[in-house]
Formats: sequence, C-alpha cells, structure tokens
Amino acid sequence: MTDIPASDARARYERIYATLRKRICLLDYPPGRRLREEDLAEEFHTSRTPIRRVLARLEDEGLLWSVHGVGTIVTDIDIEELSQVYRLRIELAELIGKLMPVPPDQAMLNELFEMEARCAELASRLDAREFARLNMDFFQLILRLTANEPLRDISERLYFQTTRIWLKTASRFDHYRDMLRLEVESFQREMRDVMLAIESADLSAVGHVRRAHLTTSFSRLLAEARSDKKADIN
Amino acid sequence: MTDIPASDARARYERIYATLRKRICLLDYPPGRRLREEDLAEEFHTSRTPIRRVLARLEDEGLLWSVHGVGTIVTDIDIEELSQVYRLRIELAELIGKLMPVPPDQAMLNELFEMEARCAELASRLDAREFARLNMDFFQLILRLTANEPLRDISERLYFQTTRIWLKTASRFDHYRDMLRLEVESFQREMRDVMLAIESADLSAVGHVRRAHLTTSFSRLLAEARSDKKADIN
DNA sequence: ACTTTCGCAGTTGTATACAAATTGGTGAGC
DNA sequence: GCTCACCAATTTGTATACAACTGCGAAAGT
Repeated sequence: MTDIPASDARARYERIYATLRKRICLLDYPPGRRLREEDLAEEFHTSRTPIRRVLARLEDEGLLWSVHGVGTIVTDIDIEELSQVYRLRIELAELIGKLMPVPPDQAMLNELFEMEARCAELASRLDAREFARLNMDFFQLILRLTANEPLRDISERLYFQTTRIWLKTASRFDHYRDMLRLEVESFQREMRDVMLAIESADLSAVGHVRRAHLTTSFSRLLAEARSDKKADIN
Repeated sequence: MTDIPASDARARYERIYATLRKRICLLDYPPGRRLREEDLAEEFHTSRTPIRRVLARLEDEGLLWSVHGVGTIVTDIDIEELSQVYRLRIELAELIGKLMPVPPDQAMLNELFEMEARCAELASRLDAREFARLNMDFFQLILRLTANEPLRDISERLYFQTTRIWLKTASRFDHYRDMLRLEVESFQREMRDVMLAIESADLSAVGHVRRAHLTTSFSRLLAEARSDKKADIN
C-alpha cells in the first residue's frame, strides 16, 4: 500500500478551514464581522466555490452565519448559551483519559516542556492573544492522549465553539490584565497538574485534573460576565 | 420578534440532507454504492451546486467519500472501527438524562405508546427495515429528553454513524431472522424499561437503562460479527 | 500471448455568469 | 419635516461551462 495521494484539493480545503477557524477563535475576525467570499477567494488564490465549502462547514459548526443578500457573518457568542457546551466539555474531558488512553511518547513530553516554558514566559509578559494560542496548542496536545477518534473530533469541535468567549469577555473589562494574570496562573497550575498525572502514568487522572480546571475556569468566567451584565443594567 | 423567514434554501438543504442520510442508514444506498451528483440534482429538481453542499456534509460526517474523477461512494463500515464510536455513544447515553433533563409532556408519552404498539406489531411480522426505522424514531424521541443542544447534535451524529452496522451485519447471516427476533425482543425490553423509568420521573434512570441496553446490544453484534469472520477464515 | 501505452468516456472539482435577496439611500408626496 | 415607495448597489445562492482526474478498453508493439 503506497501513500495516499493526499488529494491536494482536500489538503487545501483543510488548510483554509483551519486558518479561518483560528482567525475566528483568536478574534482576528470578531463576532459580527462580515466576511466576503470574493475577498477570501482572492486571498487564497482560488474562486468562490472552494471557499464556500469551507464557509458552509464553519456555518454547520456554529462559527459563521450566512444570510442571502447580506453576507457571511461571524456569530456572536453568549456565555449563557455556551454554558451547555461547557457542561458537555466538562464531561468529555474525563473521557479523554478513559477511552483508549495513549501513553505519551518522548516527543510529546518534550512538547509539553516547551509549552510550560512558553507559559512561564507568558506569566511575565501577559499577552492575551498569545495565551489563547498556547491554550489551543495545549488542548490539541491533550487530545493526542486518546486514540478514540470520534472523541477527539467532537472534543475539538466543542473546544472551538467555546474558546472565543474568554477573549471576548475579558476584553470588555477594565481589570482585563488582572483577569488575564489570574487565568494564566490557573492555566500554569493546570499544566503542572497534568504533567504530574502523566508522570504517574495515570491518564484517567489527567481527565480528572482537566475536568476540575475546566469547571473552575468556567465558573470564574460566568461570575465575571454576570457581574458585568448586572453593572450594565444599573 | 417575528418568525424567522426560514430561508427555504436552508430548509431544502436540511430536507435533502435528512433524506440522503436516511437512505444511507436504511441501506437503500448500501456501502460501496456510487451516487451521481447529476442524478440527485435531477431528482430534487435543482442543480449540482446545492447537492454538492449536502454531499460535502455527509462526507464530513463519514457517511460518504468523494474521489475526484471517480464518484461519490457510500463508505463501508467495519465493526472493529466503529467500536470506538460505540464506546462513546455508551458514555453519552448516560449524559442525556443528566444534562438539562426535560420532563416529557403528554404528546411525547403518546408517541411512546404508539411506538410500543409498532414494536409489538413488529415482533410478529419481523421486518428488518421497519425495525431500523422504529429504532431511529425512538432514538430521536429520546433525544428530546435533554435540552442540551450540543449533546443532542453529537448524539444524533454518532447514532447515524453506527446505525447501519446492524442491518449490514445481520443481512449476511443465514440465521438472519433469529438475530432479528432476538434484537426486536431486546428492543422491546428497552422500550419497556425506558417507559418505567420515565413514569417514575427519573430521567437519569433512562440514561442507565439505555446505556445497559446499548452495551449488551453492541457486544451481541460484535460476537456475531467475529464468529462470522472466524468462519470465513476456516 | 502478453504487456504497455494511448485515448475515450465518465465523474468530481473549479470558475464564472446570472438569479434572488437584502440594505441603504434618494426623492416624491403629503 | 416626515413617511413611504422604489431603485441601485452589494452579496449570497444557483446553474452551467469547462478543467482535472480516473478507470477501462482497445490497439499496437514485442
């Protein structure tokens, strides 16, 4: 059996999809932003047709919303609506260590060490966008701890549905930097706890650790958002 | 706020999608079957363009596989590969009763009674295709027991990824009718247990019941499939 | 007889012209 | 000055012509 031809059409499709998804989740395209198919077609040196396939998928996943005659708009996100996605993510986090766990190899451990270094550097510099990127990379590394592919796909999908909310919420606050510091510190603890669990060769413990951190991180966010909304009303 | 315009383009898209998905899962389009975009376009009185959007989604979900220059082919299914999806479905079954449970209204109970009648009738007639349809309807009713929409979406998606396997596996056996009878009886018990759990107003019990039945039903299938493979080798 | 090459038929992928829908503004009417 | 109707610009949705690719078979060469 030879290599799969890799069908560069499909490869390009995946590349554009990943690119746009990342832009949306890092708020390069903030909620409400209108994307023009023709602009994207020009940027990626193609026609509207392949672009439309990418946009259709992003729409199916809830990141975009196309309206005939108007445009393709980045969806807005509301923390109350997203709380359901979080509830589910919290449950799935535990499954990652339970369903077909994959002991990490040395390459993976090395990547983890690198990330820890990036995190330490981040703790002193406090760059929100860089935090979001690190968080994303860490998540995708964690996914490699399970060989259950549907679980990986679904977890990733839900991750990208929720991850924008932190950046968006925090950017509205004046104590933005305080929130970020708190979050980076919490993330640092999560990485440390995950590494300890991995070292003790207990992947289900990784699940418990991540579940706990996801829960606290979400309720912290929820509390902030609600206090903000209350302040708006008054 | 008035009614959403319902954008009949999107409604048609959803309709065609649901139609083709059902055909694939009832084996009207068996694994390996080649679909021609132009035929489908003609059947649904449209052009290839909207059809291609539907096919792209079915491909993303693993039910189809498009190859440039060859055709769009219904994917084959292998029970060993699908066991991962089953593992996940088993875990999610329990969540349906746990995350935002929705007490069933009278209309839903009536539908359940109707299904029970269909099931009883089925037990005497033994029609595999009708069994698959009833199973599908029952599953979609169960989904209404949770208001957690992402959980609903994901559970549905995984259901349609796995449901063909029973029909496909069973149809290869000469004791096909025995298998079907066994399966219908098991399904009948599942419905009864679910209704008992609902009557006692304990939706998390529904989850446990369904988890248990899904587990046994899958291992039964797995055992059959493996004994068959072994017989092939000898 | 076997192998290899070439070409044709058939299908999906891409580009593009056109249709349909919405928005915003402009001007007539009051 | 205000309202309403209508038109034009803009953008997504659809249809279709064409390009790219694959598989198969025929035919030529050995």
